[in-house]
Amino acid sequence: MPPPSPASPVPPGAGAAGRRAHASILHLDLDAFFAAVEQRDKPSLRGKPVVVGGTSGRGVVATASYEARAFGVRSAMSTREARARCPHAAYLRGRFDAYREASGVVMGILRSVSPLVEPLSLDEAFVDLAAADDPLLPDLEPASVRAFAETLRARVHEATGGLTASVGIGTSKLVAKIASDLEKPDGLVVVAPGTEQDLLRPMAVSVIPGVGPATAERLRRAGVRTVADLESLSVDELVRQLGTAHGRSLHELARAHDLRPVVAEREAKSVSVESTYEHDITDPAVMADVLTRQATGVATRLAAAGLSGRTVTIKVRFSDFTTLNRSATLPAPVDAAAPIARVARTLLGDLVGAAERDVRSGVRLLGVGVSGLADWVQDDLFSVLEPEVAVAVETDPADDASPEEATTAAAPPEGAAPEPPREWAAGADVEHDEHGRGWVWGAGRGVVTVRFETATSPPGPVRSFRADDPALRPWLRPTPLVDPLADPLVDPRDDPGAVLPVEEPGESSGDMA
DNA sequence: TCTGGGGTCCTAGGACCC
DNA sequence: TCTGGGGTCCTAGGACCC
Repeated sequence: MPPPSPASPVPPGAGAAGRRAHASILHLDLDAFFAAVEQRDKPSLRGKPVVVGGTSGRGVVATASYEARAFGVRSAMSTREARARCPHAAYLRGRFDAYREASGVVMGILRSVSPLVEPLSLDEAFVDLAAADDPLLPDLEPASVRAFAETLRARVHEATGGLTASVGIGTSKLVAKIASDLEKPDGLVVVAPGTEQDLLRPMAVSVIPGVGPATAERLRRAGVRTVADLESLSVDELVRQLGTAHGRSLHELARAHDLRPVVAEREAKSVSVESTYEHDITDPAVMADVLTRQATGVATRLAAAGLSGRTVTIKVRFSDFTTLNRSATLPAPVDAAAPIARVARTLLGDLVGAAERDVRSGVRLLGVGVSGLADWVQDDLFSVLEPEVAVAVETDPADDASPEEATTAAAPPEGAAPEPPREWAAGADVEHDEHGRGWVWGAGRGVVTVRFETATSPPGPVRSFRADDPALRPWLRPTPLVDPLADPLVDPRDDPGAVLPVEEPGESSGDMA
């Protein structure tokens, strides 16, 4: 029979409030994943130190094989330092398609075990075994889950052509995650219910996910070094030191109270592209070009995921590593390169103009992101149209290099004075025509965003439509569609100032489905 | 010639509305 | 007509994770 339902997180018989009764949460973590895939695919690398990550001057290590770790090479270390420690290692840029493929195989195996699988990245996932229905898992006793996990690890090894996974199992995400790390690589640890605190108490607080360098330092100043020390602090004290959310959460986690569920479907909240340049950029025109190209990458991924977003953010990191973000929220969602690029350039222009920092002193990183994501919203055009309404949809002559569906202005509705097609200058999010009748918010591939205004009434609401909405047809004269998906991104290798990204633009996360 | 790129979550202050 | 309070949205920054 299937094990107990996950519906009640604290089944009858749970030993203490805030804990599950069974070791039903599994955490799987592929060992040195990127490097292991490289060694699998290139036999000459087996048994040798392999470092995957940025290989240029400002690159960092994404993954080091265990052979490289023996020389002190660690994730997030600068590649420069890694080379100093282990000059004879193979230094490779990532092959993310291969990693994604291997990851997909593993996630598929996990999903065959339980519908509740929560990937944390390409190489990690939680599985809720209480939702599993597998004859190999008759109950959730420690011996059963251990035997089951061994078969699972063997399946992963077999199906991926030799990759190894470490697995931790416990009564919570916290315990499972910590456990998977204990016997890496190729390890399996089951923490029996009731023994969680024995395990955690002697450990450094930094084993708790969410306790990074800053939090660890604050806790250290409060005299906290181990989880046992952390347990001795009151909620009020922790909240005072770390804020409400973090303080309360740590107070619970220190006691191994953790009922966070395994969540299978998580929706993306933002999409972004950023790049660090080998040499600082000092020319604002070059920066604008970079932002434009990045906006195209963001738009491509938004479109691929069927998403659009209202908030455009730029990120600027100066040569001294100080980092500024500037964002603007638009009245309606955008997914096209041109409006995203235009807003990004405007935000950069504001930064330059405000002179709060002299960008000409050198910028090492630029990025563009879109958040406030939403699925397309299709409104009822006719509910907002009135006689004498003017409809306008912008084109952006400055963005001729950024193909989008360039829609020219519409003919006005029946009964209104005919107006010629209009074009608006770039650089403004809101324009109205010389008659004060047409308002423009933005238009792009896939979506048309308009605001309606009559001669006698205040501006109407902002409305978004699919560009192919038949309801729009009478009002628009679309020019031939140019598909931005067909427009190759500028290859960073063509940009002498570019750091080659580990991951190819436009192929990143956010489209895990 | 220290310090990637893709994300998530939280906080705090101000605007604005009722 | 001397002054409240809650709720929401927006912006900016920071910590953290893999």
